[in-house]
Amino acid sequence: MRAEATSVSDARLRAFVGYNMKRAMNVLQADLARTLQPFGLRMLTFSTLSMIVENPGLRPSQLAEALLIERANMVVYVDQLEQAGWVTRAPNPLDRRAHALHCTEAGACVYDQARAAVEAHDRRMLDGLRADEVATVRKALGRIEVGS
Amino acid sequence: MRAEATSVSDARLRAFVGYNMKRAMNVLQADLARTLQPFGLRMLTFSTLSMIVENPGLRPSQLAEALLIERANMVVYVDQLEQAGWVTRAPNPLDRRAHALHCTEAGACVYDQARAAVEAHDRRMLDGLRADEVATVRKALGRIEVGS
DNA sequence: CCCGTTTGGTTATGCTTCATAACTATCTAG
DNA sequence: CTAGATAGTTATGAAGCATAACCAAACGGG
Repeated sequence: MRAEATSVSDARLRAFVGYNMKRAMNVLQADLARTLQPFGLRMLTFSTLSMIVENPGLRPSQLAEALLIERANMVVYVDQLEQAGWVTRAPNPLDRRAHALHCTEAGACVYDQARAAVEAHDRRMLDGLRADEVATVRKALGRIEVGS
Repeated sequence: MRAEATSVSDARLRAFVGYNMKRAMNVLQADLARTLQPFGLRMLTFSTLSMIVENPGLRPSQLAEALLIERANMVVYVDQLEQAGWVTRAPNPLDRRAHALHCTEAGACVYDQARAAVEAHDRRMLDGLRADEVATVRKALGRIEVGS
C-alpha cells in the first residue's frame, strides 16, 4: 500500500471557472498542436498565416496588434512562414519602413488544408453541445475577453 | 494618412471557438496575475498552495499529477512557496523517499486572503451571465477537458 | 534474502510564448 | 529643417512546459 492512501482533491480549485478554463485550454492547445503538426504549423504560425491570407498586404505591426502579440515576437513567426516559402515580405512603395505581407501559392495551399483540419478539430471539440449552448459559450468568452 | 487604410479583420479566426477561448484566456490570465501579484503569488503557485492547504500532507508527485504538471517542474513551485515560508517539506515516516507537504500559519493566512481575491475576480469575470449560462460554460469546459 | 524493477525527488537542459529595451531607417508635424 | 513618432528588427530575460538522467528508497519475484 502507498504511503498516502487518502485521495487528493482539487475540488476547491474546481469552484473557480478560471481553473476549469485553464485545464480545458491545456487540453485544447495540446490537441490543436497535434492537429497542426503534420502541416508544419503551430497555433501562432497558423493564426499568422490565416491573417495574411485573409488580409493580403497587411503590415507586421497590424498583424501583431490584431493577434495581441508584441511586434518584436511577430518577427519570428513571419520569419518562419517566410522560410517555409508560404509568405513573402514585399516592400511597401507608400512607406519604405513597412513591409506588405502576402502569401504564396504554397502558403494558400497549406492554409486551406490546415484550416479544414482546424475546423474539424473545433467541431469535434464541441461535439455533444447544442447550438444554443455553443452560442452561450461564445457569448461568455466574449464577455471575459472585453470585460477584463 | 497611413499606408494601409484598409481595416484588418480576424473574422475568419473568430469562427473558431478555440481562437476566442485563447483570447479570453489571455485576458483572464493577465487579470488574474494582477490580482495575485500583491500577495506574491502567481497562478501556479496559488494553485499549488491551494492544493497543499486543502490536502495537507500530500506528496509533490501527487500534486504534480493533480495539477497536470511534470514532477520536475513542481519542484520549482514548491521551492518558491517554501522559501516564502508558506510551505514545509516534512519527511514522510512511512516512505523515506517522499515528502509530506504542509502549509505554515503564514501560508494559510496568505492563502485565505488570496483566495478571497481570486473568488472576487472569478465572480467579476462572469458578471452579466445568468446562473444557467455559467452552468453551460462549466459543462462545455468539462467536455473539452475530458473529450480531447 | 538478493537483485532487478519501479517510484519519489531532484537537477540539468531545451523549447515555446511573451515582455521589454534599444537600435536603425523612415515618416510626419510644427 | 528638425523633433518626435512609427516600422521593423535584434537581443535578452522571465515563465511555463517537456524530457533525460541521476540517486535513494521501496517493492517483488525467485
